[in-house]
Amino acid sequence: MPELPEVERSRKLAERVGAGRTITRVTAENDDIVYDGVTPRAFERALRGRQVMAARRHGKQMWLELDRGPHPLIHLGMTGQLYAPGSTGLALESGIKAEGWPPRFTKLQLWFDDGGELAFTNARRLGRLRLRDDPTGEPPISKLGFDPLVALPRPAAFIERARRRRSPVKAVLLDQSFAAGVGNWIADEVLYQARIDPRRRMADLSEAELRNVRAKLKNVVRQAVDVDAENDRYPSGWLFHRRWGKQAGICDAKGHTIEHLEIGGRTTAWVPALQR
DNA sequence: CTCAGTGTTCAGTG
DNA sequence: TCACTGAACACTGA
Repeated sequence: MPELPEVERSRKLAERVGAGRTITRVTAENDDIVYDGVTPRAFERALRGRQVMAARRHGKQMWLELDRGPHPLIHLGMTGQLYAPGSTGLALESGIKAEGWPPRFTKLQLWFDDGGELAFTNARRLGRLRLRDDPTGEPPISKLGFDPLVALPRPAAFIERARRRRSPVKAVLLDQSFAAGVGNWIADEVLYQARIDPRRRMADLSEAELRNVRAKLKNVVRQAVDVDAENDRYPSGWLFHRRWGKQAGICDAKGHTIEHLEIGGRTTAWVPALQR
């Protein structure tokens, strides 16, 4: 479930469990896809015995800041999750659930000196675990755009960036070098609330429309983070609750028909009656 | 059996 | 160089 709010939830979990503690034991599963540029054994060596200073996040990337580098980067991919014993995780759209401990599909497990534990799962192996000496100064994080939760540009700067982009507004919102952390459902939610046709070219939007997109982006991300990415607690009027599945005749909260398009290779849910 | 999918990367094109 | 597009990646659950 990983867009910005879900990753922020994972970051908070890692902070709560790990910050100030020392990693006493590490098990990294043998997986040469999820471990990117580092062997599982080297990953274990880098973490064992280290103290966690903080858990940080930029967009969908999160990392543990250790007392000395290299530092582990965690990207959840489409199906990755972070768990602590007893934590519920989040119900995945795909229905993958974790039960027992460690959970199914665990790729990395950490033990701390106070008895705490963390497990990173990744069923479909599109997530990545990496080591970086300078997490924010080198790729992938150095290539990311602004984080809309903590570094949303002021309207003038937002408009200037947007005006340089010729792609459909939906594709630009999904571009991590524009806004880091926005994924498919947030992009659709923002455009639905801003009443913008997702196919329109970003640079063609009026100043008022761009201000509106910015404001809705800020609100959607803020509200989702405020309820800890628990889907059931998102406002009832959000498209989020009704966008899934492509059955004919699905409607938004006010009865407007939801339609589906493919933009930028992703399914886009939108309401033609409202979005212009 | 087939296919969609809350994501990223990379080759190819203009 | 840059912006952009589409395909590839991987694999579970429906």
